[in-house]
Amino acid sequence: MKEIAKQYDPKDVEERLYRQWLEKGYFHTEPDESKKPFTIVMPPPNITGQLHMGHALDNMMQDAIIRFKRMQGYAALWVPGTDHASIATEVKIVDALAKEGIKKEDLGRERFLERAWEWKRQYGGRIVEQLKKLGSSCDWERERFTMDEGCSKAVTEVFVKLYEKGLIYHGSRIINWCPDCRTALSDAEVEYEEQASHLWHMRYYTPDRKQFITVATTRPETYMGDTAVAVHPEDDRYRDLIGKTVVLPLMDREIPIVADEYVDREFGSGAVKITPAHDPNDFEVSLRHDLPIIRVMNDDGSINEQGGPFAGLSRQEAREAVVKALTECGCLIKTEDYTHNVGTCYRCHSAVEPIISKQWFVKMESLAKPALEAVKDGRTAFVPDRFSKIYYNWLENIRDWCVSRQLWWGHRIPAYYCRDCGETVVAREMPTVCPKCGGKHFKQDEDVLDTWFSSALWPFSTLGWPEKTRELDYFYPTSALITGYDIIFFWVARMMFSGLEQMGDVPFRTVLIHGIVRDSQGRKMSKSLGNGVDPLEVIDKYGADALRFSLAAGNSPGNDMRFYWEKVEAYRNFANKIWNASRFVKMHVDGRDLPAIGEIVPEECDKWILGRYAQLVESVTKCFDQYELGIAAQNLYDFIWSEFCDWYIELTKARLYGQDENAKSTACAVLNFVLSGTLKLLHPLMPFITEEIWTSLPGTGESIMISAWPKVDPALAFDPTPFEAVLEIIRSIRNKRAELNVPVATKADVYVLSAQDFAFAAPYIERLAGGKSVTFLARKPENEHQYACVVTGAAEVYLPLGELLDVKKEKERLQKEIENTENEIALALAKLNNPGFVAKAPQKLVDGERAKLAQYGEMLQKVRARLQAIEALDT
RNA sequence: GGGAGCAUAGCUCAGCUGGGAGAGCGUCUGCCUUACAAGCAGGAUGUCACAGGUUCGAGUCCUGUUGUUCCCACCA
Repeated sequence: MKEIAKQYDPKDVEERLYRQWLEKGYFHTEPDESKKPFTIVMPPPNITGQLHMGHALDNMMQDAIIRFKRMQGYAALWVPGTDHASIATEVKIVDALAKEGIKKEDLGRERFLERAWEWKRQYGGRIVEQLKKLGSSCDWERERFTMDEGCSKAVTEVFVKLYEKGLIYHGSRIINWCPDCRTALSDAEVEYEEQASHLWHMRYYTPDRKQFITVATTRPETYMGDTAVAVHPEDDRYRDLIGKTVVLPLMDREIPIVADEYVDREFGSGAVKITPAHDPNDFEVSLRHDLPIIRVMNDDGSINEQGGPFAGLSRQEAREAVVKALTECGCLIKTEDYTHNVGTCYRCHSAVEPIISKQWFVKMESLAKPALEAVKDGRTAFVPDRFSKIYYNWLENIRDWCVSRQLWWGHRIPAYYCRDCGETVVAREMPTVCPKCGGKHFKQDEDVLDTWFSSALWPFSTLGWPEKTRELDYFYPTSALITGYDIIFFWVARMMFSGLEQMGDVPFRTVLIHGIVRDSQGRKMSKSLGNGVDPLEVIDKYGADALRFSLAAGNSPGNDMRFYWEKVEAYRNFANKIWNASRFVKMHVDGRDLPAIGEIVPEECDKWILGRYAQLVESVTKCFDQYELGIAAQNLYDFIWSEFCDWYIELTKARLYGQDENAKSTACAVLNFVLSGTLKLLHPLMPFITEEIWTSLPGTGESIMISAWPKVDPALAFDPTPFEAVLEIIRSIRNKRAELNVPVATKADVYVLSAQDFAFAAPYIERLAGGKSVTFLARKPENEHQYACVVTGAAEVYLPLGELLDVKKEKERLQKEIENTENEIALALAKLNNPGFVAKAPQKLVDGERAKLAQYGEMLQKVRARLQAIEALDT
């Protein structure tokens, strides 16, 4: 027999098995009418990305579920791919260029895009290779990229269709502008952070300088763009000023004082400067009062020529200069400390500017409605359900989606402008003739689309849409989407309305939301903190299985988790435990002609483990069905370590090291059956080690990943409880021996007194409780002081003592035991004497309490008898 | 301002539809028992945040309080 290493070495196994799986084509799935489909589309990682713990968690979950479903006989498809990540990638490339001293403008659009594709070729594959290290069983033959030909076609198609339906428009609105990335952003791309700042109180005088109004602002640098001051219509302080004008200091421009309900009389001075080009609320006010809109800022955030004396300054310089200048002219009268939320760019974290700008927008109202309904009526379900509330909240308050970005890397907007008359044509391809003037020359819109526009189409674009494909027909709607709660808005909601709009059906039936992996102190892992843990390093040290299991175990759906090396180590030990248990099983099973499991005559302990195994099959299956990976992991861990290894394997040794070949065969058959079945149940979480062992066990098959998921066989689903009395006897002897400081290795005679026949258990007691010989008594032994005694529910066990019993200690111990037993009896009695309990509790429980009462009553008698006997000796 | 999560052993967390509190790590005792010292056996440690309520019965369901984390909104 081949020597097997004492320690499991994942390095030896993982790469080899993954390659085999790939070569055998196990990951590839075709539409198959004889099977039911189960589809997952992978949240596409950014091509700029490196695998991090979030990916590891996300992909472990997807892989576990897809493996489970595949084994259950579904046509299980997991579609992988990557995202071009427009803004994130562009920022990186611009940075890389900057290191070479090149600006993207110097390069020009075309050469920049060449660079970007080069980047994609270089790094796009990196993350894919890293995902493979985790064991991800994706259908790599179907790998997609958001900017590949098909996905790009889908993007154009959707844009044109929405435009034709009037759901996309081009217009000037206040948008979020990142002056550093120099692009518009959607509302979802703005992160708010609290910043300490000031509230400046500034005086605007009437032209005759006889009156003034004081406005409070956090943005003094935009005052040059003020086109009104607003007060509340019912504010008595300002009633007589409404309709008059004031002059903007240093700008010599008169602006009106208007009345608007928007103003909060309690805040600041109760008067607001209105800067329509640089504040969304002010913009709304300006529409109501027909005010001019003056933009004072350039795209880079500097003040433009509308900024009078401040033109050319950066926004920060302008703030300081304005404050200084207004202080000098006596217009700035007060500065208060003030903390407020500042919007920042989710990519570069510089403060975003609300700016009026002409952009492309998706009209959201009519799209959001069906997306809301689909979750409300259960066509798509969030797991855990609480996340549906977040989803509702967002969609119910949604504003139009700004989809144009002033970037180069991405899907160029399919809008074309006639060079002759300026007519806008939105079309799948560049038009040849202007429908308005007949002109023949067009210029395509310079902008690209929000990167989330293409990811919104992912569940159907990856399956071939807009072509009518077999895949689309068979695999759509997908079954489950698995992702973090941080992108419910960015992605999940947008896939929902896109799927409903384009496909007429939800993109997925279930949205399984998970939390984020934090560091051991509970902080978010981030580059700036340098506290990220590299999953590849973890895999290198402990193996992918240990990493996967540590991400699955001890965690409930939707909750954040902390990463601990100790935890990974614990599950590496678990893998090793399985390895060694299997080594043991193989040692006995290999080369033996095993009887079929249905043909053996099981012993009591076999029935026990078979019964427990049947329960495990049921519970693990249920857990995977409900996406409860944490509980599945816990059940598997407990069963394998505590029950299979610590108990059952030990129990079989009595037979395996005995002479009875028939008994050996029976034990081997059960060991092999339970182990191979348990490995299957564990396979979704620990794919590598389970495959490595399973294929080496007799009577298994080519690969565990394509084997059939275990089902409960009623003929083998024995009641495990009867045998537990034996376990209790063994446990109680061990306790007693530990108490007496006699190691189990030191064999001693054991005497068992019981109404039940435990003769069959003698070999187990001998082996597991250190019995030299086990004798069954018909009545209590003479000379009680020569024995230690322990009472279990089913038996009294006597252990002969080398020396005489410490009578005083034994009396104390017995008294305590009596007390404990009496307490138990009192508790049971309290319940049974409660008429409500007897009447309303399930019969099973009532019976249970009665049985307990009887058992404790019996034990009490036995313990009391023992005490009496000891006391008799004492006197 | 609105919403959500969390509060259980020294630490990190499980505890699914209510029916006598669990795991890992740590800690203490004894063991190199022929699968495994990455191991075995045994032990200690909890007013399940607080206060009410529903129920025969609450860590679990409801209400409120406190603490804490997060998300959304964005009164200049």
